[in-house]
Parts: sequence; structure tokens; C-alpha cells
Amino acid sequence: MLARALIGEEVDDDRLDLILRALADRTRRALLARLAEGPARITDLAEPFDMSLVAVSKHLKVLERAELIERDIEGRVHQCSFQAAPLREVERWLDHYRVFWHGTLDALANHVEDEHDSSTEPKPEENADGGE
Amino acid sequence: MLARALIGEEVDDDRLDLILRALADRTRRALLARLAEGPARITDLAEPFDMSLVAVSKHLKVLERAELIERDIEGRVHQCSFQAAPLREVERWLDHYRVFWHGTLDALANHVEDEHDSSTEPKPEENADGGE
DNA sequence: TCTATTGTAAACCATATGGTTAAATAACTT
DNA sequence: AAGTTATTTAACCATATGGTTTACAATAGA
Repeated sequence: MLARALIGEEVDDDRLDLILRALADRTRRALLARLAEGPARITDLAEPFDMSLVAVSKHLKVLERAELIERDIEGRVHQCSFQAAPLREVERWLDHYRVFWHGTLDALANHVEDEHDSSTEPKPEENADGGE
Repeated sequence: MLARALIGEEVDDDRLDLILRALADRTRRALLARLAEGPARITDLAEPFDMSLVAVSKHLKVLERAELIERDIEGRVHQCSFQAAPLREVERWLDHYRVFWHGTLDALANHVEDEHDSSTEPKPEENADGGE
């Protein structure tokens, strides 16, 4: 099905738009860096930043829509945790260009070896949360 | 100098903001994909897109500011060519997170081997568990 | 020189983004 | 029940973004 392939590309573009736009803000990258060290509550996440908690809350929602974080609500506390999957999609997009700095194809192969089963992508189920 | 390090980080953030924002648009990614196959004039770059040449020209300027393309002006013709360097910066930023999907450090080392001379900090930390 | 081609600049528009404050909701504590 | 804490929603604001059309500048070709 050609149509499927085309729609697939559009979906990819939608995903990449969402992910890259989420990453294209230093506050959100900083939030992500903090969350990569472990889950945290929103109040704690907001504390180091020189902006209102509401602003941070909005940033987190952008990250959440891009699936870069997951939210676990316990009572009134929202626990956020880092999710790596979207970064793999960025990585996969970069694969198209990596040849430009690796120069040689066999250096590229190093990388492909890790991706070869997920590139056709039936099930990308990688979980990086260290929470439980 | 500590101040130098801090400024350095801010500069990185500026660069990443610029680069990731440039990449966070499907038209610009498509332009980049086309240019990765070889240099092209602006008119030819614009032709496949369903928007004015002016719009494409603006997109190209965004890519140029991020140094993702270079422009070679010959007479009235602007020849654009792909520049990979900023993508390496994205790659380097991703290094901090690659451990989340490689899991093991030696898979990561494959990657670092290529970066060791171009990066100021060749050791990304590996913290996957809940911290404080 | 006149005209067509290549591209930018300017002015404009609608919507998105990143921030604010104030109010609302929900869940713990006392 | 009353108050405090955690977070979102709503309303608002300034600026950025992605697009348009029209006008301009510069080069190339007749």
C-alpha cells in the first residue's frame, strides 16, 4: 500500500514536529535532564526555575504531549518520569544524516546494528523509568 | 573559571535552541533531506512545495541561521548546500540520554569513540534510577 | 536598453508560544 | 469544618512563527 506509506510519513512528521518542538526550549531540556536522574513532583521540578509553577506546568504538558515524560498521579501529587522513546525517534531520524560525519559506512553499521529490528517498528517497547 | 563553564552552557543552549527549532518544522526537514542529496538553487528547492518561494526562502534563512545549510551566491543564483555540523551537536546532546536505550555502557562506547576528539566532555553520566 | 529571472524585503495576517496573575479544584492536615 | 498544599484552568499579554502579497534589487539574456 502506497497510501499507507505516505500516511506513515505524515505521522512520522507529526511525531517529529511534536518531539523536536518540545526539545527546542532550554527550560524543557533542563526539565528533561533533571527527570533523567529520576522521577520528581512538579513542585520540586519547578523550584530551581525562575518562573512561576504555572509556566513549568505548561512546559511539562508539552513534554507529556510529546511522550517525553509520563505522569503518575497519586492523590494531589503528580509524579513525572522521563520516557526515552521519543528520543529514539530523533535518533532514527538522525540516522539518515549520520553518514555525513561518520564518513565511512561501517562506522554507520555499528549504529544500525542496534536499530535493525526496530526500524520496521512493530513494537517499540523500551522503558527507562527507574521508578518501581 | 566557573563563569566560563556557565557561559559555555548558555551558548550551547542558544545553539540547541536555534538548531532544534530549525529542525522542528517538517518543511525545513524536507528541505534538509533534499539538500543532503546535493546542493540546489532556491527556485529548485521551492518547486516541490505547495507554498510561495518567499515562504521557502524564509525557511532556508532559518536553516542558515542554524548553520544547517550554507549559501553560495553566484550572480543572482543562491546555491544552498547541506552542513552536518549542527546535527552532530544534536547527536552530542542525545549522548546524555542514549544510555536509556542502549542500557549497557559498551554499546554507548561505540558511539563515544567517534566523539572523543570533538566533545569537551566525553563522559555522559549513567543514572537511570530514582535519585534523591 | 528592455525584459525576464532570481531572490530578498516590507507590510500584513492568523495562530502559536512562553510567560503572567487570579481563580478553581482536589486532596491531605488539623 | 477549616485551612493548607499541589496542581490546573482561565484570562490575558507580548512576541515569535509561518504564511501571504506586493514591491524592490540585481543579474542575465534579447
